[in-house]
Amino acid sequence: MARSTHKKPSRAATLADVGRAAGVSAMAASAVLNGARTSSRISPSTRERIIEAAGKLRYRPNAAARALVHQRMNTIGVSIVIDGGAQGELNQYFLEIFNGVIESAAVSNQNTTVLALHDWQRDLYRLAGFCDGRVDGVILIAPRIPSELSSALPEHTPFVALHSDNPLPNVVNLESDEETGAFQIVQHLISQGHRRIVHMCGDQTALGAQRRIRGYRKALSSARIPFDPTLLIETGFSQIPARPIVRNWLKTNIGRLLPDAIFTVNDGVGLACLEVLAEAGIKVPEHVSLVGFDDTLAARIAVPQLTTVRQPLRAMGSRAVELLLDRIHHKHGGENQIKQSNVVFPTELVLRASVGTPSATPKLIPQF
Amino acid sequence: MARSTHKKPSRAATLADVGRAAGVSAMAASAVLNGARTSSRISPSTRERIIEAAGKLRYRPNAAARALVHQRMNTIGVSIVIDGGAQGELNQYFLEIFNGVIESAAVSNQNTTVLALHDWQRDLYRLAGFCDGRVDGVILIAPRIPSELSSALPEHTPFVALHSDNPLPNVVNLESDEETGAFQIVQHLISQGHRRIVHMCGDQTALGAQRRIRGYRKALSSARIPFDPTLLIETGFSQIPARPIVRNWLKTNIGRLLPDAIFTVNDGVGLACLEVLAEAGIKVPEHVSLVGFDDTLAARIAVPQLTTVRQPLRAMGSRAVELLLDRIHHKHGGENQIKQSNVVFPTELVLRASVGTPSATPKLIPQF
DNA sequence: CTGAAAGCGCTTACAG
DNA sequence: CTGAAAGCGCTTACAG
Repeated sequence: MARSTHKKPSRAATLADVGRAAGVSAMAASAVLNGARTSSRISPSTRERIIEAAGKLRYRPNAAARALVHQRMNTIGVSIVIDGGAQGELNQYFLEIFNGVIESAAVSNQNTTVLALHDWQRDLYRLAGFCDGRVDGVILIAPRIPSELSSALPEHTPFVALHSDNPLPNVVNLESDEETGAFQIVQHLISQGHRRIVHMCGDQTALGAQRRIRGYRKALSSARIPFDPTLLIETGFSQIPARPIVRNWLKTNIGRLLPDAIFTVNDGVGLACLEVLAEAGIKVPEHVSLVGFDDTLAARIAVPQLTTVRQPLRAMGSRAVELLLDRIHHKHGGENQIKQSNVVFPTELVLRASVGTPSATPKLIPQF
Repeated sequence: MARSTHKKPSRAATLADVGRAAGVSAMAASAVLNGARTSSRISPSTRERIIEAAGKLRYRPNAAARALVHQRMNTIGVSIVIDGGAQGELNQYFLEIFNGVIESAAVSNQNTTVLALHDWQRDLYRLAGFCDGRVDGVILIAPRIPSELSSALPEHTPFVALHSDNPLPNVVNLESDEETGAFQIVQHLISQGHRRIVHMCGDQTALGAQRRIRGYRKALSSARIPFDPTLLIETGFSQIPARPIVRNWLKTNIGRLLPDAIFTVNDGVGLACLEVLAEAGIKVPEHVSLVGFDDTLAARIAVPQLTTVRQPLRAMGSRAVELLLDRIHHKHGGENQIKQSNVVFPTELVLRASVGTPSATPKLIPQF
């Protein structure tokens, strides 16, 4: 094999190389370079020679070798399902969380690896495959893993979930008080005089959707507004796929009364509404009020800016890293059971320009 | 040390464990489980026993150990500077590219690790530190590394750059034809009757900004419109920091004539303009036309949607991965020199609603 | 064809 | 206090 002749020029320097260059053993070099206690009695001159040699050779301890000894890669995985089918894409929701993850991981000198899946259930084996030492733990973003499959998650890898659709054994879940958030924003709409409030509700099989619906219904009933199931529209959670659904809903209702307000399951779907309403020449908030959920960039850059419910996504991502690192560090310390299984973050109503008062003259949905 | 007693329960199964359980050597287990040629003559019954044992023990080959042998982590790094100072954040530009990276990496079974820096120059040593075997190569996103420092990039690690601010030795750079893009969009504005065109130009020390300015000036001069340097406003490249700058510019010019159109260095700055103009009660495109650059999500969700120059960011991210993997695989194959140092992607004018025709009655910038 | 040994690069525990 | 050896988990090249 010509392998060695090819490799030499581009191979990274090794501890043995440094030792050789400094005229000491690899171990001595190791002791000096990683500042171990054992380096205490290496003479200053030797130490200097070693450091100089390492510098000249641009020596960097090999991460894989270190990981093998320490059983730690210093890398955390972030697992997410990319939506939108074939042209899948990471979205705003992910981006906000990921910003928090990156930030917190950097503070602890951890790298972050993205483990992109297409479907939680189908790709569970791939997720398990990632738990082979390349990451020390994994943050599951909005996982939907049926309990009966949850045993497929490797036991020796710590997990932390964000917005898990259901409880996962031995996994802390971070969530926010979505029901209260939904309750408050719908109550706000009602306080502005709105009564016929459409809810673009995502996907009713999802826990997050159910919680928003509960909040929505509670707000209605506390104002003695009867719940009208025809005002619940399933849109999914992504902006692009939601667009035709909203458009279709609007077209189906041409000539009928425009609702007073629309509450969308998240800001992305809120934007889809904004776009379709604009197409139809319906103005927000003059003709109809519109509110979102999450407070992602989307809500802030929309025109008009969306009134929404803020979930502290960045903080949640950041906290997820801390909890995960905690579990990683104490993996072998006493009991491996988690203390609490849920951390609930508060939500917050964010008032912006997309909510007005019902127009005096009720408007019909126009042809478009 | 009580280490072993603590570790046992949560330790992942090893090849030796599998061998023991199946009554064979670790090597035999290895041969069967990784489907090596050497497994050819292991009896079917033994092979079955091994596979069964591996399944029962949920055996996964340890990534670090494999990496140590193969000198490959099957992980690529994506290096990026997070903007916005302390509350740094990954932005739309990054997200689009990253989507392409993730997609292409997954196809080749590579993981993707994000290496977040704060400043190219100051954190160069950190970047070098990441080249310690944890990644097989690195994609540099919009690097600004002065030539005299470029030798700090480890030789044994392949790099590919996207929108590098200057040529880096032995690094392929992917870029788009920004100058032509800028030329075309300004020409488009001119064709709609606009003549006084402000350019929010980012940061003139950046290559990308210079190219846009060149395109802008070429378009002006080809229409015999004199270049007015006071119409060039430095805004940086990020939406949030650009906001006060745009606001300040507008306030400074209260009572003066509103320009016909504004061309912004990217969509984020475009949005900042949109917001500030809205504050001042100035309508787009009725009072002033506005165009961006990049065609990120921001441009598509703005209201009105922004006319912009599309850079195929996702495709560029995807291609960067392919080129990087190519370099990684051929690292030891013959010469280690790159063949081409630049790949230029075409840009494309995207017409949307944010451009109109100059209003008949010139408008002054109002008090706000 | 099959098994025992060497080695990837590092660190830790153990003799001198 | 310092050095040689063992070992992390795997694979590959080399004797039987």
